[in-house]
Amino acid sequence: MLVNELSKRTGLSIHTIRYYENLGMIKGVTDENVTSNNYKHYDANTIERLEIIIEAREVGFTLAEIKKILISWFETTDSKPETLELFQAKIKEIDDKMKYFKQTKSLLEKVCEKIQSNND
Amino acid sequence: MLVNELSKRTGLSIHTIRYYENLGMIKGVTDENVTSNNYKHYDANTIERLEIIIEAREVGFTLAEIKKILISWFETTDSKPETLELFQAKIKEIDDKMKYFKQTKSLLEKVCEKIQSNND
DNA sequence: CATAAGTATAGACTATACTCTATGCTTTAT
DNA sequence: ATAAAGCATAGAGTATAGTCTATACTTATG
Repeated sequence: MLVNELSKRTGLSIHTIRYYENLGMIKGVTDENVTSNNYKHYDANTIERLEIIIEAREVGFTLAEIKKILISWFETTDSKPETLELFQAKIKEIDDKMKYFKQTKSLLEKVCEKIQSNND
Repeated sequence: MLVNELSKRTGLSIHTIRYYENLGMIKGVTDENVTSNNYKHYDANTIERLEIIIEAREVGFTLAEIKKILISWFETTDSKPETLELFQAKIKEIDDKMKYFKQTKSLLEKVCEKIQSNND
């Protein structure tokens, strides 16, 4: 599929997709049989990658961090203890953030209650 | 307390604290009895506010959104239905994000397993 | 009492993540 | 065949959230 279809399937803008491609997070390939253009074709793996990007950026990871996740997940046979430690640290970060989530949610619920009680 | 102590108690840099103050998220008061300087004094409420800011920014809320939360929580007697709806939407956002968190955590755990299995 | 440390304000600078514009070429539709 | 739509690249512009520097005044310390 070309960038337009990729955009429709992921909900990301074409600009954003190209931005991610420039960062090396996804990669389209040009058809060698076609010499008249250099249109890039994307496959199902690209969609998977973009879905991971969308999830992980919601979590607050930077694109640089997400790129490492993608490499470890799709490309690498890396078994360096540093890499393992990196991701274990990220898992811990997520757990920590969960705590903030619960606190913020609880605060927001109290704010809602307060607003509703102001209505009396 | 002055800005230096506030910084130490919250872990935020003095620059960041002043940045938040410029945005109107906290407010120090100058002692009227002292005319020689315009040093600002901060109270326990400021610490509470900064702790809320720290929590909510971890959740991914923008400072503009957090400012609204602070106003609704500390200042306002607002009972406008729009305000209530705004925060109910934010609560929903948190719940949605939780989903992404679980997915990303699960992916990271799989990445860790993969790295460990590469070690065999 | 000199000097180091602290405070305030303004403005410049940086990083991240887009988002948009310009240009030029290619493909599709009428 | 011509116009509209799509694709690629490069680079400019924007928004958010800091972060740092310069300047000037004040307070605290040896």
